[in-house]
Amino acid sequence: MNMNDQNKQLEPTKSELEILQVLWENGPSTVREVNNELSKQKDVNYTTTLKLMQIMADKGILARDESQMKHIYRVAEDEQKTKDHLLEKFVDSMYKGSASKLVMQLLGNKNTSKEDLRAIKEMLNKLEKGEW
Amino acid sequence: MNMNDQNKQLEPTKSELEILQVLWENGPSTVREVNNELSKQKDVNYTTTLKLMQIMADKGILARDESQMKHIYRVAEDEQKTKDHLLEKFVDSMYKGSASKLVMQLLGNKNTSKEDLRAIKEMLNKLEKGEW
DNA sequence: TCAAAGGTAGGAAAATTTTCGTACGAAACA
DNA sequence: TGTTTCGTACGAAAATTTTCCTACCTTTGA
Repeated sequence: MNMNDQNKQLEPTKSELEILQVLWENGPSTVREVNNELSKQKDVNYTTTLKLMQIMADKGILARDESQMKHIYRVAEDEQKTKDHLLEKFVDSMYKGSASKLVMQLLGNKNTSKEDLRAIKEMLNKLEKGEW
Repeated sequence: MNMNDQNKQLEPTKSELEILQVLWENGPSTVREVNNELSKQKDVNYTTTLKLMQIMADKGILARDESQMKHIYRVAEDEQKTKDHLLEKFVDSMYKGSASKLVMQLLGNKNTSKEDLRAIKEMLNKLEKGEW
């Protein structure tokens, strides 16, 4: 099994990303469960969510346990790896690959909380001490 | 007008974002200039770029000077404002709004350069000294 | 037992995004 | 002058993404 082959596949659409988020949050779930979550955010038909998750399974984004009638879907790829990929793409396209530019913007953003700033500083300190 | 209408303005599609990036980089440009830049990255027809930029002008994402035959397009909204919006959306959807989670992932990413780390640390130091 | 509720599968419609053909006017220039 | 090149406008095709209708099977419960 070649990990690189799977990488190209790894570009979820907007709707697919919403489903991934639910599964990242709640772990393996049935379509019904995912749809209930999505319904909190937007008006969405059950079969729409079903179809989307079937497509994602076809693409290899999701895997599913079909041993029972209510299939249970789980994310096929590691959450971190997927997020890494998406983050890298974001930094590349928005900040020409400069992570520090992104952080700078984050720090200047009024929506970044004091708590976040504290956590970031702490992280950097640990990094300096070689605790990473 | 509901909130979605407003958000739509600030939500460029994938192709539109590519064009914005060129304009952010090079400043106001003709379609030809933008298309030349895009051609470096991918195979793209001139009229495709033209059409896209016309659509963006219609949507209000771009503004243009039509006083000469070669129209000159510029980004209508402040670059920072647009990027703020996109970054916030990204943090919200990928890290549940936690900026520090994003930074943590950035620091753990092998693609983040030493230079970036240094710049981030320096930034944080300035922040601590109240130079912001 | 049988109707109702809840599940999957698949095709096709609808919506959105992207691409391009064509028409036609203005500029450049041999 | 006339032809070639370069520009815009616009409609529609093509591609992709999203939505939903319908068929049909299984489980539940009156």
